[in-house]
Amino acid sequence: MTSYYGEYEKVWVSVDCIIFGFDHGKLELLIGRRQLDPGRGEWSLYGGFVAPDESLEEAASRVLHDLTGMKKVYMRQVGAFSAVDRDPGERVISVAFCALINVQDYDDNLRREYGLEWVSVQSLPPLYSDHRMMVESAIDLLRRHIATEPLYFNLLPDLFTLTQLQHVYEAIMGEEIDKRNFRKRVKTMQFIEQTRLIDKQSSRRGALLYRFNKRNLGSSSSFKL
Amino acid sequence: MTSYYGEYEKVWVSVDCIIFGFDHGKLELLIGRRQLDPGRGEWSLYGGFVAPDESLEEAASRVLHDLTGMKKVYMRQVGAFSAVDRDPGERVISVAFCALINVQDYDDNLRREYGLEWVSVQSLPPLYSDHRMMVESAIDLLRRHIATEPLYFNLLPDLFTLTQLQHVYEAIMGEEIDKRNFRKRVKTMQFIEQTRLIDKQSSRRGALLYRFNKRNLGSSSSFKL
DNA sequence: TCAAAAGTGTTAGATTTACACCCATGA
DNA sequence: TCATGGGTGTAAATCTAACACTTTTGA
Repeated sequence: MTSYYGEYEKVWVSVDCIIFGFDHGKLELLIGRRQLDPGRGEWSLYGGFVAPDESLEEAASRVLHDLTGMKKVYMRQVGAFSAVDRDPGERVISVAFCALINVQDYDDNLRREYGLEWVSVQSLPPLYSDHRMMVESAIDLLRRHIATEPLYFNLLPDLFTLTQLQHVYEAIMGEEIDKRNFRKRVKTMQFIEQTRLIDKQSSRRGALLYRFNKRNLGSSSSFKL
Repeated sequence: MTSYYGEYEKVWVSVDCIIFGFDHGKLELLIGRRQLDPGRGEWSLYGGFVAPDESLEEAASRVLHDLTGMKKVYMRQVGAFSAVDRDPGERVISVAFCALINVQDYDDNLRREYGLEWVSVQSLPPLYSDHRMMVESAIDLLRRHIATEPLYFNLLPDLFTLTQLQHVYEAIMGEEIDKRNFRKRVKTMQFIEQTRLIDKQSSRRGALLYRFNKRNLGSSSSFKL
C-alpha cells in the first residue's frame, strides 16, 4: 500500500438527512422505513454512504436530491455520531445534516414512491439507532442559529402570512407568543416586506401576504423575532 | 467479506483537538508542528486517527490526554471537515473537537516535550490544511453556547477574581464591557460565589476571590454575562 | 507619594411584556 | 347572522448602557 496512513484503519462513513418541513401548523420531519439490513423496516432518517470523491456536504446534498428532487436547499451539518455500536451490523460513523424545505415545493409523488411520511417532531415514533439523538441535536442547532440567520423563510413559500410566520416561529422555538408583540417586531425588520397580495386560503377575511427580501438584510445583524 | 456494507468504500477518519486556554489576558490556543508527512513541520492542531473500537469522543479524549495528561476536561464536538482534498496526501475526514483547559493545571514540561506553543487566537500563524476553519468554527460554537452553559469556569482556576472572569468573557466574546455593569450581573448569579480569600498576585490592594458553585445552578437557565 | 488595580450607584433610554377589542368575509 | 381568523395600540415593568470617583497597598 502506497499510503501515508496505511497503518491506521479506515471506517465507513455515512450521512443522514434530517428533513424539516412546516405543515399543519407544526414542524414536521420526513422519515422512511430503513431499506438495508440490519434494521430493515424500522423508521429511520434517510442516509447514504460517503463516496471517496465527495465531501460530506456533497453526499448529503446527493441524498437529499435523490429523495426530494430539490437542489439549493438550506442545509447544515449537525454533527458526527460515532458510538462504536451505534450501527448494529458494522462500525459506521454517521454525520447528520439537517435541511429545511418548503413542503409546497416538494413533490408528494416522490414521497409515496419512497414510502416516506411526514411526522410531527412532537410525536416521533421510535427511530433506528441514534437517529432520535440526531433529530434532537438538529432542533437545538436550529434554535441556536435562528437569531443570527434568516432560517424561517426556508420553511415557507415565497409569499406567506404573518400568522404562518408566527406559527413557524412557535414551532421551532417550542413556545407560544403574543400576536401583537410578534407583529410589532416584524414591522421593525426591513427584510420582511409586505406585499399588496391577499391570501384567501386560510381565512374568510383574507390576510396580507409578506415576503422575505434578502436585499434588505445588510444592516440587520439580528433575526430575532 | 462478510459485511453488510461491503460494496461501499471506507475512509480514514481522524480527530483534531482545538485546545483553548486563557492566559496573559487572552484566549490562547495550543498548537504544534505537524509530525507526519505530508505537511510535516507546519503549525497544526494536534490530532489522531480514530481506532475501530473507540468513538470520536474517546479518540479526542485520548489525544488530549496524551498531550496534556489531563482527563475530565470540558470538550465538545465542533464538526466534521471533509473537503476531498483537505489532506494533501490521502482522503481523510476529520472531526474537530474543542477543549477548554485551565492553563495552571497544565504541565508545561509536556508542552516543551511535544514542542507545543500557546498562541493568541488573535494572531494565529498559518495552520495546516483547514485547521484555521476548525478554530473559527470552534470560537463560533463557544459564543453560541456560552449563554446556556457555564463555560467560562473551565478556563479559570477554581478561585478567580472578577477581573479575570471579565477578561475571559471579553476574550471569548471579542468585545469589551463596562466593569460596573459586569459586576452587577455577576452579583445576580447565585452560581458565582464570593469567598473570603484575597488574591494578591495581580494587584497591590488585593482582589476578592470567587468560585463557581455547581450546586447553585438549579434554577438559572441563563449564564449570560 | 504615587502608580496600579479593586471596588462601588445612579439615571436615562430602550426593550419587553401583558393585555382586549373591532374588522371583513363566506357559509 | 355568526363563526373564523385578521388586524391593531398603550402603559408598566424590566433591562441595558453610559458614566467617574474613592480605596488600598507595595515599591
